[in-house]
Amino acid sequence: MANQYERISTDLRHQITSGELAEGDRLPAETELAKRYKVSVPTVRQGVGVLQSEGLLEKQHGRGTFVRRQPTPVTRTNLRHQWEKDRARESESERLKTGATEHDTGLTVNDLVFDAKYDRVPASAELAAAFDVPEGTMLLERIYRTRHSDELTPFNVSRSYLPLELVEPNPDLLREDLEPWPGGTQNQLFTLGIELDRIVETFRARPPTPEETEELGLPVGVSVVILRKTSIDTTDRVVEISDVVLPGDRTEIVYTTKLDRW
Amino acid sequence: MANQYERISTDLRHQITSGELAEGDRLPAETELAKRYKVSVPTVRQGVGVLQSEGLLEKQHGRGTFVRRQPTPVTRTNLRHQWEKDRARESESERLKTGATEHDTGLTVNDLVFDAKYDRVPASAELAAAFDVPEGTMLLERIYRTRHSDELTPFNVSRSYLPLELVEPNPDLLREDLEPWPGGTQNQLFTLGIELDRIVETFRARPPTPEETEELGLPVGVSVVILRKTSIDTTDRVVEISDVVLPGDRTEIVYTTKLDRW
DNA sequence: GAGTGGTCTAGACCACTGT
DNA sequence: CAGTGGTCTAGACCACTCC
Repeated sequence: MANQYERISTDLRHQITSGELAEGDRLPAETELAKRYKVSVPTVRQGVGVLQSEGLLEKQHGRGTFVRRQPTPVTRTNLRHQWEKDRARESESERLKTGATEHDTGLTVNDLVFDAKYDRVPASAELAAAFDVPEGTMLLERIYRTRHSDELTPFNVSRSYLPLELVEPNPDLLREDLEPWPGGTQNQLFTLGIELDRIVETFRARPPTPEETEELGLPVGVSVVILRKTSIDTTDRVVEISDVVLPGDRTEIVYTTKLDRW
Repeated sequence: MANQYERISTDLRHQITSGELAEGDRLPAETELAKRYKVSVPTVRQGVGVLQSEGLLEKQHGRGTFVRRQPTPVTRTNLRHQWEKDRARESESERLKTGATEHDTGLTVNDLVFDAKYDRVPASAELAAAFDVPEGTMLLERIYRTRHSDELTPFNVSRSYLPLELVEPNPDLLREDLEPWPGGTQNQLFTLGIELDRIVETFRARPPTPEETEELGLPVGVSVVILRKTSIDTTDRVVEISDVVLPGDRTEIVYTTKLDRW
């Protein structure tokens, strides 16, 4: 190995993958590692930084450097959409039982804390194009934050947009205090006489912005998954767009494509 | 701003997002930036490192630090599966015209360089579970690397697995020199009398391993998207598993879910 | 208060790129 | 060759955590 810091990072990586260092274990202090590898402290920090960006180590100021626990991912499937559609016409008592997030995570309502903020915003050029409406058309913006009740940071932040004109016939849909709405968006649309035909989801992974790092409490090296859900009704009209930011290391997405028979 | 390096990174970030520094522009040398911000060179490097991990800057040893060009993503849709299935029974001349990768990227066959390696491997515990066969069952492993003809590093690496017993009836399927096979895997399966019922794809984003960084030529801060495609035939049997590693910054995935009518 | 990581300095020397 | 980033040192002082 040519470099000192790579010598350190490959050695520590082997210790982790071999199990010599287990998940949650604390590493020796940086001064101690410097003595052990016969290098200066900044060089140790450089080597540790490599493993931090690989998601193998996590530093905690004042406490130490720890082998990171690989988080168990939350699975999100496209079966949820049909499941939600089937529920949209159920009775309120039936719809109250559970929501799509609980459906995905297997958690009950009590484990989740939910926060909704409603606002009216003019459509940006990009959203206007997606809705096929003039730029500046008023939209209902709804920002949702979902987190586990025993954690501080949300595990997802989502922004949903609906043309204001579309939802105005039902004033209840403008009230954020009625969230969480039993049966979700598809039931809300049902109250407007709207039936969905299909849902198009696009997504990408990219490094987080500083705001996202803070908001989601992301460790170094974890990227975010950006998911845009576009809901299209039976008249081929885009009725809702929802942008979700998910922590890349805790998210698994599963899609089933059913094929036509020969 | 409390820290010097954050002062530098936020200032440079503003210059980039405001357009004052355009894509491809070279930054002043680190010594020059140190003078300008009245800090030491390592502090400049720390600030630049932040933007590097956000994918905004790219360092090139001996040349300078540049504002990174945001790559145009390759889109991969689930419509390709039905498209491939429809083609699987076409004549060879029809199938020769184009492949699924070209379908996604919009490139012609001449722009793409394709490399296939076949091997026989025993099933790992994990693959055996996915195929529902005993551990150690022999599998045909096929490793594909696809790259643009004018670039050195592949833009994806994929590993495909098929139970060896399944493909042996057609010896041509064991010959890597017949790649690229016109019509792809679904046509290969068709020669065995196998029809696919559905395809389940799961994917996740995570930081790359050192090997992946090297193989895909990934810049700092870019994560990889891991996609596992499981093909299930009309008898509910898993017939192929394909693992693809994609550069997160160049990949966009689009899935359409068609909903049943009320 | 002891121990940890976080920020920062002011250099030295090496490796790579271009002319 | 000059100019660039890459590696590394040997410290100083600050901020956080836990006892």
